[in-house]
Amino acid sequence: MARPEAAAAPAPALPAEFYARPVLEVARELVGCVVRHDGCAGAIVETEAYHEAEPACHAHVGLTARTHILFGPPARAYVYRSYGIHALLNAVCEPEGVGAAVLIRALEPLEGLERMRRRRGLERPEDFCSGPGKLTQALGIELELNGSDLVGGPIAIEPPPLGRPAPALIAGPRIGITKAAELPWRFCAAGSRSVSRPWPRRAA
DNA sequence: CATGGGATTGACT
DNA sequence: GTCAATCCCATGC
Repeated sequence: MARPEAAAAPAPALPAEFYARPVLEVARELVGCVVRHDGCAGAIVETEAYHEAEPACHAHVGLTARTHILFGPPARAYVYRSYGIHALLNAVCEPEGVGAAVLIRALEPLEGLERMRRRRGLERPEDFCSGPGKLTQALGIELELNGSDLVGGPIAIEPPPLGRPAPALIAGPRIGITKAAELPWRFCAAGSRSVSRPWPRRAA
């Protein structure tokens, strides 16, 4: 069943079962995976986990118009507006009925660099996707993609490319939150220059 | 229906 | 280091 164009086919997206697991596992394993949208792609170098049981998670307030995506089936995108300006991309995790998601906080640009540069209006690739609001701008991800499928939808997340094994991880507290700020639910690729913020001197 | 608070970024002192 | 921009939506009257 070899398709003639198989050599150029992109890697298959991670299956829904990948996301239907404890959100901390998924947050760790997503580092090194590839996010693809609209001709651009980047390797995830930073994630954060959110779960309804802790107050920093939007789903903590229960089922509302804003959070129903988080409680829905896994492998969907949860995209919301932050500070009235930025769109932030999450992957909904855990079985349907559990409100949890992984925030994609930073990428290392891999493909579509010129398109990213145009959308970001900046020159240096390490500035394209080094933050959760930056990467959605670079990849052209907006609120209309909230609820879209991550398996076969406009946004795809693929396993780490061959020859690019999953990097060593560093864990630390999540960024920019005031509640449950002590939980070490932020995960970064060790040594990456594309993370949103440098690590404090304490290594993990 | 009015209000207040962000899972941020970029510009500025 | 500080701070404003800007809008969705949860909450409370």
